Amino acid sequence: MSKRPDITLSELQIALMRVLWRRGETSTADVAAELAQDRGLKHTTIATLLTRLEKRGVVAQRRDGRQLYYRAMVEEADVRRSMVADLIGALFAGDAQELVAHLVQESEIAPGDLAKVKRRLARGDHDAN
Amino acid sequence: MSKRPDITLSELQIALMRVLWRRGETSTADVAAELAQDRGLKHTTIATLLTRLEKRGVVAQRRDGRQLYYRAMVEEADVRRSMVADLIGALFAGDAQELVAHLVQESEIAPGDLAKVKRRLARGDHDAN
DNA sequence: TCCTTTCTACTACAACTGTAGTACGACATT
DNA sequence: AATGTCGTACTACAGTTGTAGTAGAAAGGA
Repeated sequence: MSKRPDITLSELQIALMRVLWRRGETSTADVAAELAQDRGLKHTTIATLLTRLEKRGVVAQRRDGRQLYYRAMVEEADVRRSMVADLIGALFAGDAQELVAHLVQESEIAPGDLAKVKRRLARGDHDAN
Repeated sequence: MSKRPDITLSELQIALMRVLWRRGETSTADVAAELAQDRGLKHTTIATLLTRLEKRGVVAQRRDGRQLYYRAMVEEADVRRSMVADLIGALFAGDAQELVAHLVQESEIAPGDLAKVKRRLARGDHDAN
Protein backbone atom coordinates (compact mmCIF):
# COMPACT_ATOMS: atom_id res chain seq x y z
CA MET A 1 0.00 0.00 0.00
CA SER A 2 2.65 2.45 -0.96
CA LYS A 3 1.01 5.78 -0.34
CA ARG A 4 3.17 8.89 -0.05
CA PRO A 5 5.05 8.76 -3.32
CA ASP A 6 8.12 10.90 -3.44
CA ILE A 7 7.56 13.32 -6.26
CA THR A 8 9.69 16.29 -7.09
CA LEU A 9 8.68 18.50 -9.95
CA SER A 10 10.11 21.60 -11.54
CA GLU A 11 8.21 24.85 -11.49
CA LEU A 12 7.09 24.33 -15.06
CA GLN A 13 6.03 20.78 -14.45
CA ILE A 14 3.99 21.96 -11.49
CA ALA A 15 2.33 24.54 -13.70
CA LEU A 16 1.32 21.74 -16.05
CA MET A 17 0.02 19.68 -13.18
CA ARG A 18 -1.97 22.56 -11.79
CA VAL A 19 -3.99 22.61 -14.97
CA LEU A 20 -4.72 18.91 -14.64
CA TRP A 21 -5.53 19.19 -10.96
CA ARG A 22 -7.94 21.99 -11.62
CA ARG A 23 -9.63 20.63 -14.72
CA GLY A 24 -9.28 16.90 -14.35
CA GLU A 25 -8.74 15.02 -17.60
CA THR A 26 -7.63 17.53 -20.18
CA SER A 27 -6.54 17.34 -23.80
CA THR A 28 -3.04 18.33 -24.81
CA ALA A 29 -4.51 21.21 -26.77
CA ASP A 30 -6.35 22.59 -23.76
CA VAL A 31 -3.35 22.33 -21.50
CA ALA A 32 -1.27 23.96 -24.21
CA ALA A 33 -3.79 26.74 -24.62
CA GLU A 34 -3.44 27.77 -21.00
CA LEU A 35 0.30 27.45 -20.79
CA ALA A 36 1.07 28.90 -24.18
CA GLN A 37 -0.98 31.85 -23.08
CA ASP A 38 0.84 32.53 -19.84
CA ARG A 39 4.31 31.55 -20.85
CA GLY A 40 4.62 31.77 -24.57
CA LEU A 41 5.37 28.11 -25.01
CA LYS A 42 4.67 26.29 -28.23
CA HIS A 43 2.18 23.48 -28.12
CA THR A 44 4.81 20.96 -29.17
CA THR A 45 6.70 21.93 -26.07
CA ILE A 46 3.70 21.18 -23.90
CA ALA A 47 3.18 17.90 -25.69
CA THR A 48 6.76 16.93 -24.99
CA LEU A 49 6.44 17.83 -21.34
CA LEU A 50 3.27 15.82 -20.96
CA THR A 51 4.81 12.81 -22.67
CA ARG A 52 7.73 12.92 -20.29
CA LEU A 53 5.50 13.16 -17.27
CA GLU A 54 3.57 10.21 -18.60
CA LYS A 55 6.77 8.23 -18.96
CA ARG A 56 7.49 9.01 -15.33
CA GLY A 57 4.05 7.88 -14.28
CA VAL A 58 3.09 11.26 -12.91
CA VAL A 59 0.20 11.53 -15.32
CA ALA A 60 -1.72 9.00 -17.38
CA GLN A 61 -2.88 9.44 -20.92
CA ARG A 62 -6.01 8.21 -22.62
CA ARG A 63 -6.37 8.28 -26.34
CA ASP A 64 -9.56 9.24 -28.08
CA GLY A 65 -9.20 9.19 -31.82
CA ARG A 66 -5.97 10.97 -32.52
CA GLN A 67 -6.18 13.08 -29.46
CA LEU A 68 -4.58 12.47 -26.09
CA TYR A 69 -6.15 13.30 -22.78
CA TYR A 70 -4.09 13.50 -19.65
CA ARG A 71 -4.97 13.23 -16.03
CA ALA A 72 -2.86 13.55 -12.91
CA MET A 73 -1.75 10.37 -11.20
CA VAL A 74 -0.45 12.14 -8.13
CA GLU A 75 -2.34 14.51 -5.92
CA GLU A 76 -1.27 18.03 -5.25
CA ALA A 77 -1.06 17.18 -1.57
CA ASP A 78 1.48 14.45 -2.33
CA VAL A 79 3.68 16.78 -4.28
CA ARG A 80 3.44 19.40 -1.59
CA ARG A 81 4.26 16.89 1.05
CA SER A 82 7.35 15.54 -0.57
CA MET A 83 8.67 18.82 -1.86
CA VAL A 84 8.15 20.63 1.41
CA ALA A 85 9.78 17.75 3.25
CA ASP A 86 12.75 17.88 0.90
CA LEU A 87 13.14 21.58 1.42
CA ILE A 88 12.94 21.31 5.17
CA GLY A 89 15.42 18.49 5.10
CA ALA A 90 17.90 20.30 2.92
CA LEU A 91 17.66 23.79 4.30
CA PHE A 92 16.17 23.69 7.79
CA ALA A 93 17.87 20.67 9.28
CA GLY A 94 14.61 18.78 9.05
CA ASP A 95 12.94 21.09 11.52
CA ALA A 96 9.62 22.46 10.32
CA GLN A 97 9.53 24.99 13.16
CA GLU A 98 12.63 26.56 11.70
CA LEU A 99 10.79 27.03 8.46
CA VAL A 100 7.92 28.75 10.21
CA ALA A 101 10.37 30.93 12.09
CA HIS A 102 11.97 31.81 8.79
CA LEU A 103 8.62 32.80 7.31
CA VAL A 104 7.94 35.16 10.17
CA GLN A 105 11.44 36.63 10.24
CA GLU A 106 11.42 37.24 6.53
CA SER A 107 8.00 38.80 6.78
CA GLU A 108 6.49 36.24 4.51
CA ILE A 109 3.83 35.94 7.11
CA ALA A 110 2.82 38.09 10.07
CA PRO A 111 3.14 36.66 13.57
CA GLY A 112 -0.56 37.17 14.15
CA ASP A 113 -1.36 35.08 11.11
CA LEU A 114 -0.02 32.01 12.81
CA ALA A 115 -2.88 32.12 15.25
CA LYS A 116 -5.25 32.81 12.41
CA VAL A 117 -4.12 29.78 10.51
CA LYS A 118 -4.39 27.73 13.63
CA ARG A 119 -7.92 28.85 14.35
CA ARG A 120 -8.90 28.32 10.79
CA LEU A 121 -7.63 24.76 10.85
CA ALA A 122 -9.18 24.11 14.22
CA ARG A 123 -12.52 24.99 12.72
CA GLY A 124 -11.84 22.53 9.94
CA ASP A 125 -12.15 25.45 7.58
CA HIS A 126 -9.81 24.76 4.76
CA ASP A 127 -10.50 27.83 2.74
CA ALA A 128 -8.53 31.00 3.01
CA ASN A 129 -9.81 33.22 5.74
CA MET B 1 22.71 47.66 -3.96
CA SER B 2 21.50 44.35 -5.26
CA LYS B 3 20.63 42.52 -2.09
CA ARG B 4 18.43 39.46 -2.24
CA PRO B 5 20.15 37.39 -4.87
CA ASP B 6 18.01 34.64 -6.32
CA ILE B 7 19.85 31.44 -5.63
CA THR B 8 18.53 27.97 -6.14
CA LEU B 9 20.70 25.06 -5.21
CA SER B 10 20.31 21.31 -5.37
CA GLU B 11 20.27 19.23 -2.22
CA LEU B 12 23.87 18.23 -2.78
CA GLN B 13 24.99 21.76 -3.46
CA ILE B 14 23.32 22.85 -0.25
CA ALA B 15 25.18 20.14 1.61
CA LEU B 16 28.42 21.57 0.26
CA MET B 17 27.41 25.05 1.25
CA ARG B 18 26.47 23.97 4.73
CA VAL B 19 30.05 22.95 5.30
CA LEU B 20 31.26 26.35 4.18
CA TRP B 21 28.64 28.19 6.21
CA ARG B 22 29.59 26.27 9.30
CA ARG B 23 33.35 26.35 8.94
CA GLY B 24 34.01 29.48 6.96
CA GLU B 25 36.86 29.23 4.50
CA THR B 26 37.63 25.58 4.00
CA SER B 27 40.01 23.63 1.81
CA THR B 28 38.73 21.29 -0.86
CA ALA B 29 40.21 18.41 1.09
CA ASP B 30 38.33 19.30 4.24
CA VAL B 31 35.04 19.75 2.47
CA ALA B 32 35.65 16.46 0.69
CA ALA B 33 36.46 14.75 3.94
CA GLU B 34 33.05 15.61 5.39
CA LEU B 35 31.06 14.84 2.30
CA ALA B 36 32.95 11.75 1.25
CA GLN B 37 32.25 10.49 4.72
CA ASP B 38 28.50 11.01 4.67
CA ARG B 39 27.81 10.28 1.06
CA GLY B 40 30.56 8.17 -0.34
CA LEU B 41 31.62 10.73 -2.88
CA LYS B 42 35.13 10.83 -4.29
CA HIS B 43 37.17 13.93 -3.63
CA THR B 44 37.41 14.69 -7.33
CA THR B 45 33.65 14.86 -7.34
CA ILE B 46 33.66 17.41 -4.57
CA ALA B 47 36.36 19.38 -6.35
CA THR B 48 34.24 19.47 -9.49
CA LEU B 49 31.20 20.62 -7.57
CA LEU B 50 33.13 23.39 -5.88
CA THR B 51 34.60 24.55 -9.16
CA ARG B 52 31.15 24.78 -10.67
CA LEU B 53 29.80 26.73 -7.74
CA GLU B 54 32.76 29.04 -8.09
CA LYS B 55 31.97 29.54 -11.75
CA ARG B 56 28.45 30.49 -10.73
CA GLY B 57 29.74 32.95 -8.17
CA VAL B 58 28.13 31.15 -5.27
CA VAL B 59 31.48 30.58 -3.63
CA ALA B 60 34.88 32.20 -4.02
CA GLN B 61 38.19 30.43 -4.07
CA ARG B 62 41.52 31.49 -2.73
CA ARG B 63 44.68 29.71 -3.65
CA ASP B 64 47.44 28.98 -1.20
CA GLY B 65 50.27 27.04 -2.77
CA ARG B 66 48.57 24.31 -4.74
CA GLN B 67 45.62 24.18 -2.48
CA LEU B 68 42.28 25.89 -2.92
CA TYR B 69 40.20 27.33 -0.15
CA TYR B 70 36.57 28.11 -0.67
CA ARG B 71 34.20 30.37 1.12
CA ALA B 72 30.51 31.03 0.63
CA MET B 73 29.53 34.16 -1.26
CA VAL B 74 25.86 33.85 -0.40
CA GLU B 75 24.36 33.57 3.02
CA GLU B 76 22.23 30.71 4.12
CA ALA B 77 19.41 33.17 4.77
CA ASP B 78 19.52 34.28 1.13
CA VAL B 79 19.25 30.74 -0.14
CA ARG B 80 16.44 30.01 2.27
CA ARG B 81 14.64 33.14 1.23
CA SER B 82 14.73 32.51 -2.47
CA MET B 83 14.11 28.81 -2.32
CA VAL B 84 11.23 29.11 0.10
CA ALA B 85 9.76 31.89 -2.00
CA ASP B 86 10.04 29.74 -5.12
CA LEU B 87 8.33 26.86 -3.44
CA ILE B 88 5.51 28.99 -2.12
CA GLY B 89 5.10 30.53 -5.54
CA ALA B 90 5.02 27.22 -7.36
CA LEU B 91 3.02 25.13 -4.96
CA PHE B 92 1.02 27.39 -2.66
CA ALA B 93 -0.17 30.09 -5.01
CA GLY B 94 2.26 32.49 -3.42
CA ASP B 95 0.48 32.33 -0.10
CA ALA B 96 2.75 31.58 2.83
CA GLN B 97 -0.22 30.96 5.09
CA GLU B 98 -1.13 28.05 2.91
CA LEU B 99 2.27 26.59 3.53
CA VAL B 100 1.86 26.89 7.27
CA ALA B 101 -1.57 25.33 7.01
CA HIS B 102 -0.02 22.50 5.06
CA LEU B 103 2.60 21.96 7.73
CA VAL B 104 -0.03 21.64 10.39
CA GLN B 105 -2.33 19.43 8.36
CA GLU B 106 0.46 17.10 7.42
CA SER B 107 1.56 16.97 11.01
CA GLU B 108 4.95 18.37 10.19
CA ILE B 109 4.33 20.71 13.05
CA ALA B 110 1.84 20.70 15.94
CA PRO B 111 -0.71 23.51 16.15
CA GLY B 112 0.63 24.47 19.56
CA ASP B 113 4.08 24.91 18.13
CA LEU B 114 2.94 27.87 16.11
CA ALA B 115 2.44 29.82 19.28
CA LYS B 116 5.73 28.55 20.57
CA VAL B 117 7.58 29.76 17.51
CA LYS B 118 5.82 33.05 17.77
CA ARG B 119 6.75 33.56 21.38
CA ARG B 120 10.29 32.53 20.70
CA LEU B 121 10.62 35.07 17.94
CA ALA B 122 8.92 37.76 19.99
CA ARG B 123 11.62 37.29 22.58
CA GLY B 124 14.21 37.64 19.89
CA ASP B 125 15.38 34.20 20.84
CA HIS B 126 16.66 32.62 17.70
CA ASP B 127 17.66 29.30 19.14
CA ALA B 128 15.41 26.30 19.20
CA ASN B 129 13.30 26.26 22.28
C1' DT C 1 -10.88 14.26 -54.24
C1' DC C 2 -7.28 17.54 -53.05
C1' DC C 3 -5.67 20.97 -50.00
C1' DT C 4 -5.31 22.68 -45.33
C1' DT C 5 -5.31 22.27 -40.64
C1' DT C 6 -4.44 19.61 -36.50
C1' DC C 7 -2.25 16.27 -33.72
C1' DT C 8 1.06 13.13 -32.25
C1' DA C 9 5.71 10.91 -32.59
C1' DC C 10 10.29 11.42 -33.01
C1' DT C 11 14.51 13.97 -33.14
C1' DA C 12 17.52 17.68 -31.58
C1' DC C 13 20.12 20.34 -28.72
C1' DA C 14 22.04 23.17 -25.07
C1' DA C 15 22.44 23.74 -19.97
C1' DC C 16 22.87 21.75 -15.66
C1' DT C 17 23.73 17.91 -12.43
C1' DG C 18 25.81 13.82 -10.36
C1' DT C 19 29.74 11.23 -10.64
C1' DA C 20 34.31 10.22 -11.58
C1' DG C 21 38.68 9.14 -14.29
C1' DT C 22 43.11 10.81 -16.06
C1' DA C 23 47.01 13.78 -16.57
C1' DC C 24 50.27 16.64 -14.73
C1' DG C 25 52.78 19.47 -11.57
C1' DA C 26 54.48 20.16 -6.79
C1' DC C 27 55.99 18.02 -2.39
C1' DA C 28 57.69 14.97 0.61
C1' DT C 29 60.36 10.90 1.54
C1' DT C 30 64.30 7.73 0.93
C1' DA D 1 67.99 12.33 -7.22
C1' DA D 2 64.11 8.90 -7.72
C1' DT D 3 59.58 7.95 -6.43
C1' DG D 4 55.33 7.95 -4.47
C1' DT D 5 51.57 11.09 -3.00
C1' DC D 6 48.46 14.83 -3.17
C1' DG D 7 45.88 18.32 -5.29
C1' DT D 8 44.05 20.71 -9.22
C1' DA D 9 42.64 20.96 -14.09
C1' DC D 10 40.45 18.95 -17.66
C1' DT D 11 37.61 15.57 -19.89
C1' DA D 12 33.74 12.45 -19.97
C1' DC D 13 29.33 10.75 -19.82
C1' DA D 14 24.55 9.75 -18.72
C1' DG D 15 20.11 11.70 -17.09
C1' DT D 16 16.89 15.64 -16.72
C1' DT D 17 14.92 19.88 -18.26
C1' DG D 18 13.45 23.63 -21.30
C1' DT D 19 12.39 24.42 -25.85
C1' DA D 20 11.10 23.43 -30.33
C1' DG D 21 11.31 21.68 -35.30
C1' DT D 22 9.88 18.21 -38.63
C1' DA D 23 7.42 14.33 -40.51
C1' DG D 24 3.49 11.92 -41.16
C1' DA D 25 -1.30 10.60 -40.27
C1' DA D 26 -5.92 12.02 -39.88
C1' DA D 27 -9.76 15.00 -40.27
C1' DG D 28 -12.15 18.65 -42.22
C1' DG D 29 -13.34 21.83 -46.14
C1' DA D 30 -13.92 23.23 -50.80
